[in-house]
Amino acid sequence: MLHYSNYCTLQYCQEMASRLTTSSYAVLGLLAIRPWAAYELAQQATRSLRFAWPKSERLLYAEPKKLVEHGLATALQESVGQRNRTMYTITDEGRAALQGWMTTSPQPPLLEAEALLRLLFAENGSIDDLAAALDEMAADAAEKRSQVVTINTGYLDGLHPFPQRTHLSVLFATFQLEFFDLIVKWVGFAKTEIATWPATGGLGMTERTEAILNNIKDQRSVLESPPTIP
Amino acid sequence: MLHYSNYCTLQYCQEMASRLTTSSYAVLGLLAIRPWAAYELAQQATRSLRFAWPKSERLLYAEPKKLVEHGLATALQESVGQRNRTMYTITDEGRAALQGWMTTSPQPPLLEAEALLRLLFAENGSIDDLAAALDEMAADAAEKRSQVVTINTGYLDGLHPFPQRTHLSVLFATFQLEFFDLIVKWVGFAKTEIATWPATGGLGMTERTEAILNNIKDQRSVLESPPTIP
DNA sequence: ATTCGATACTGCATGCTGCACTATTCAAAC
DNA sequence: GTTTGAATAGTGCAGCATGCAGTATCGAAT
Repeated sequence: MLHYSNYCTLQYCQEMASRLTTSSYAVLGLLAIRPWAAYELAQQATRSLRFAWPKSERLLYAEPKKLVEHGLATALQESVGQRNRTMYTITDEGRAALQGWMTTSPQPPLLEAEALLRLLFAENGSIDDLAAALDEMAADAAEKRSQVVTINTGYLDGLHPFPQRTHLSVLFATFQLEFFDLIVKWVGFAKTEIATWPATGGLGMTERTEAILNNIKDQRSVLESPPTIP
Repeated sequence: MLHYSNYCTLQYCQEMASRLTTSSYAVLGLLAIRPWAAYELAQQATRSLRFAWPKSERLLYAEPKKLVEHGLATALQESVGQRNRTMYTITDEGRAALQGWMTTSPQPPLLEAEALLRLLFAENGSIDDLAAALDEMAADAAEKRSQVVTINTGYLDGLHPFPQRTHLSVLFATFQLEFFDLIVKWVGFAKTEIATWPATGGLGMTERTEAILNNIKDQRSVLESPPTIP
């Protein structure tokens, strides 16, 4: 005779609620705006959170289930013709948990930029390889910048899906724009810099590098005061 | 009838060399500078790549093994007293692979910022919660900025561990500094903005928000031309 | 003599991603 | 009128990545 009284049987494991992550609260934050179907949630999170908390669609399907396990949301099966969809709604406990989370310390920002890795290891490739990597980084930023501008100017024409949230979206957008601008401008600077290099490797402390370091020492932005050495 | 002659049996899977990721090339790039022990590699990658490609120490122990499986590096067991350590050295195939990687397209940059998530969901907390989250983001950026300044001004005194690579480190540092500066400056702007809010939620299209949107529409930086409405 | 921090890793549970896959609905092109 | 393609609405699984705990040695300071 089998007992599952006090340890982790297969059944129990499957019911174990895994811990809430920042991604869980990201989804909970969306649910605080209105109820969403899992599919909508995945789309919306991808669109609206992609520049603050970029997560895979796959995860965004899993998170609401976890919220239900924790009692922070409820799931409701709806039928549209032959097809089902699951609507998720935040609970009072969910709103309380979200409020609690807002008082905690956020993790520090994390930037992952493969193009910058190419710069650090540039001596293993050509000047053109490096320039191409930087160009792609700038092109991507310029593209995203223009998307943000398009979306946000639409808000002036009343196109915000949740008008009462406009002040939040717009303040967030100011960060995105400054960030993408920085990338475009810095790539411009970096490309004029590498254009003066005879090769990618072995240069060491050039006169221009020394000039940049003196800027850094004196807390001057190199974008505003680029080195003037020929 | 089933045959497993040319497919993935359990044994075969365990010996399968898993595919090379960007992190593999990050480690390979370090090995191109000089041979390293696994522990040194983990330390060095954490220190020097943390702002371009932040990866866990755990992963940095696993990557060199993968490089050996692929023939891009060799491992040598050294004995220091009773204790072993594994030295990894890049192979010619490793240098070739790294050169090949330099010609490929980098992934677009990825930014993960929990504090910005707090801004988007600010209506679920107090003005103080939001201000605290932004302050922490700025404090973290200011701290990292000063670390970068310290390290780099040291290069003026000949403290670069690989002097021939100074031009690369310094150009990379200019990005880091501009990025951390942006965070500090933007938080300053955002905090003056939220200081005008009577509450976190329900404000929608305020006059100041409209002024910011007009800035965005006209491609003016909000940091340089903040809204002048009281 | 002991304690503390640095060196030098490994194992495991869990988190997260990418890809492949299923299946329905609707609209437009042929 | 039917085929085709895109959007809707997801699930399963392999494999990549992280955090944490644990093991053990070594050198320097108290």
